[in-house]
Amino acid sequence: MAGNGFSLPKPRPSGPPYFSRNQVANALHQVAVLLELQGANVFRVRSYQNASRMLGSLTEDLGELVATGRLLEMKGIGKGLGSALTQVVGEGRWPSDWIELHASTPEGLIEMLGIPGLGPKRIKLMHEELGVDSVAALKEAAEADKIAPMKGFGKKSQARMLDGIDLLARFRARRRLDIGLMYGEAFEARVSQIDGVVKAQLAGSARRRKETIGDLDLVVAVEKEHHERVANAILSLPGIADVKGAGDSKISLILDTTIFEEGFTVGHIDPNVLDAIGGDDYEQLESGGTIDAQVRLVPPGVFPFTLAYFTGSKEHNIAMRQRAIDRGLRLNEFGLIPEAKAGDLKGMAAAQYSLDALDEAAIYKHLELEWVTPELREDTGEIDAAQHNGLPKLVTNADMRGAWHNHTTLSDGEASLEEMANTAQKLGWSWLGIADHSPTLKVANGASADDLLEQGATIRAYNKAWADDGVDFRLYHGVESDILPGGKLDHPDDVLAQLDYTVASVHAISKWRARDEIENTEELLKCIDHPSTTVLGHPTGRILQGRDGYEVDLFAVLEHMADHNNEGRLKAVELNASPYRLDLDWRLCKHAKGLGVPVIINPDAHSLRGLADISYGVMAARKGWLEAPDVLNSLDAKALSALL
DNA sequence: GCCGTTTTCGGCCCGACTGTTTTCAGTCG
Repeated sequence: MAGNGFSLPKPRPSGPPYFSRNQVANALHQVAVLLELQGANVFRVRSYQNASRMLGSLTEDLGELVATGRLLEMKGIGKGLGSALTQVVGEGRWPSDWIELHASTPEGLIEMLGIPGLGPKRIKLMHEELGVDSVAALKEAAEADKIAPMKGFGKKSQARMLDGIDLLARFRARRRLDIGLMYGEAFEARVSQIDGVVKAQLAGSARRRKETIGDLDLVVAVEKEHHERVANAILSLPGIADVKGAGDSKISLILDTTIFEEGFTVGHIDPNVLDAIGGDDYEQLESGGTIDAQVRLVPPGVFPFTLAYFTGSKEHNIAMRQRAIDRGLRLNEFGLIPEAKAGDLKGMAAAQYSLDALDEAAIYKHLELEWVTPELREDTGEIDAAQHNGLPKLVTNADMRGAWHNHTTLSDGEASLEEMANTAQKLGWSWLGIADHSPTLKVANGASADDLLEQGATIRAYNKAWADDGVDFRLYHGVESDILPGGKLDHPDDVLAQLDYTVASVHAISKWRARDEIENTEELLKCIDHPSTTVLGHPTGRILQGRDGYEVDLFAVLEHMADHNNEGRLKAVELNASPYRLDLDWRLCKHAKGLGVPVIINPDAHSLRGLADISYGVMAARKGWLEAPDVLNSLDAKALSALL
């Protein structure tokens, strides 16, 4: 999120703290990558990575932690990193060896890490022996047949590198959750239908509902005697663009869009978003896209262990494995095995002594834990909660009674007010909010004050008619106002005062991205103070796989919103449910909840189909530990109106 | 570089696959 380039940021002039938490976490990650490329001790590298991750998930103020010396008490921060970070945050100076690392590592080496199958060791070797310092130089060397003769390399690895470079150029990104789930569910369905498959289930980041998916993991339960036949059947399914590897228990594939029986189309994208993800070339790219998939074939008795293992996350697994070790057990994808019985046996051979588990819940129970829903498996406190009966009762789609941020043909929506209201009723909602764009956003046909007020009159007429007919449904009238310079809103106060609510959102993204965190944060705080501001829309402006959000201290923003709420003024933060955004990030939902800031999940629908996007927002909200009372969507119209 | 109710050294999660070897290193998840 913070800092796009691979370099150490400059200190802010007003420090200390001279750097934000994100900047420091990012710098630590970069140092870890650079150390790897230098061939440093892997455990040293890991300690930088651990520290980066720890800081990244921290909700406390880093400046405070340094000033009070509590940073040094944090797990993962020892003598070395402790004094380095104290200097960084307190004095605004990066350690000289970090600066030296950056200076001595060509940027091309970092780019090369993106090539599948190429890691730091071989990149380092090729750099030292052949002077290869970029993807372009690697391509040249491979085409000139200079790689294959090197010790430890060969014809095949050289060819794989060229393939990898090709792949990197064609498609380097992860896929959004909605796309990943479409592929994943289609693949799961096809494999499930193969004769001899007892069960096939999607695992990995798709099952955990991460906002983007690197590759798909499919765990398949098969009796041993059908193993080979099923493996062959999988390899001959439609939709397989390439087979990267096929071993006894693991098949590695690349899927393409021919896996979809009914073709592949992308829904309506608003122009602002389309622009950020590559404009008109986008649809072609999307429909020609691919996704990697790993398939694991296991005997049915082992299935729950394999499913849990490949659902991850890696961090959750490490914590679970450590918990097993503490109890004299070995946890892996084959079982939960008493160390005393397993002895020197490895893998499947040791698994014969595994404790039984019919499902994942049994595994957690063996480790004295409640079953943890996959969305929460990120090692952000779920294991502790599962131990103490403290897991949240997560919000579901069924809790959704309405949403506030939706567009109609008055601005850039595809559907009319009437059509939107009808569809919301069909979804079983009891209310719907309309918030069309404000005049400044010309690209989205922002509506004038007159048109907006006329829309309000129409809405009141509908509400009256429904009330007279005893229909349990109502519309709310709002606006999505641009946040203008100085944190001002885009309509006169007397116009805004006639609305039910205002969603305030940043759209002049390039301007906001050009400014620093402090200025942006101040503008947002001012805007939140405006009496009409009810909801902060898509709080960072990020477009997944498109552009990073602008720099902003959302912790400070949320705390400011909490102050207002404590004094009885409703200030809610939006979780924009569009799969292109999912903004508020799930990592911050728990923080909003802790502060008592209400979250509203908004589909930001620009079409009838767009209303259904709310389900992606629910996925993100669940991942962020939110329960029904934490989201305004769960309120009935009466309770919601009372809040307003 | 971090950590410690087997503490100041010697560990650090664990296994599969690939390509290069002829017992293993690198990479990946």
